[in-house]
Amino acid sequence: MPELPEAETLVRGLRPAIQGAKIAGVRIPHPDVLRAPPRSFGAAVRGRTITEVGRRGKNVLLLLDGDRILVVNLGMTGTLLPLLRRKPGAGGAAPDLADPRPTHPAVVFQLDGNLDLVFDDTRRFGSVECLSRAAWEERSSRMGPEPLDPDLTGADFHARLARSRAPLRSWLLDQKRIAGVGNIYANEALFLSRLHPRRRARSADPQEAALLLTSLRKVLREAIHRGGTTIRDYRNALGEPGGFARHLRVYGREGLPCSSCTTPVERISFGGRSAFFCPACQPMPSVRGEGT
DNA sequence: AGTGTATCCTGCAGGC
DNA sequence: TGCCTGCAGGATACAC
Repeated sequence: MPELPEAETLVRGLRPAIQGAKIAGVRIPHPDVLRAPPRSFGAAVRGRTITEVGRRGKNVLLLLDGDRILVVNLGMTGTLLPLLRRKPGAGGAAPDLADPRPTHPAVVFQLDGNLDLVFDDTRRFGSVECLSRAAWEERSSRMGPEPLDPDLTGADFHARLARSRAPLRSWLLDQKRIAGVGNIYANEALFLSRLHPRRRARSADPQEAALLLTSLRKVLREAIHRGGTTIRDYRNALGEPGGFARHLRVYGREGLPCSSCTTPVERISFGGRSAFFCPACQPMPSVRGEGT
């Protein structure tokens, strides 16, 4: 599921609801999403206050007092839902909190007041960890740059691409190279750049690299603006789906006409995942040895 | 270094 | 209706 725009949308919805709240207790219906024994996890978070809500790549970060950080990887189907423990008596659900009940609660943070923060994750590919600031910094340093960080220049991006023979689509999915990009936005950005998903990263010239970065930023910003993409499971902090799905240009559109030239969109598979592209707009310069 | 494959897990769509 | 297969916004480990 969730890639950068979905994590960002979630963070924006979560922030006003939980910033400043104290974690009074934790229930862990599915300890397999933790990377630590449930007992020590509980002890690490209980009694701490959520001082800030942030994001790094696809990870939602809950900064706690005492130099601890809750790192939530949403996996394919994970989300964080702030839920009232008790429904307000008369008037129905509170206006700014999710009313749908979580379907697969894995971890429930009981906040002071009347609020639970539920990590809900159908497939449980997600994870929840409580790290020291130092441990988090170390991990973050091994991730690639944020695509929306203005300090990342086209020239930097080109230099990074130039180090890899991997296909562009695989390169974009690698969190160590660039953070936050998943299969939807990788395919969309390549389409906007008119680059074939299978082109080798280091075959991109400086102009193509700059265009790819620009396109990636455009599609990420557009998706954030629309609250992310919901294919099936993704829900924001209010339990609502994102609105970007109907604006997808190639992802999931095999056989449908290209929005630019009407040629049917094709699907291929490599690296264990589907790639979608327009064979006319994104030609593979398939001279043998392309991109060496 | 890159790639194909398998793994974790659940649900859904499509074919029969 | 039921059963089967294949596929899914992620990440990792393995053998080659």
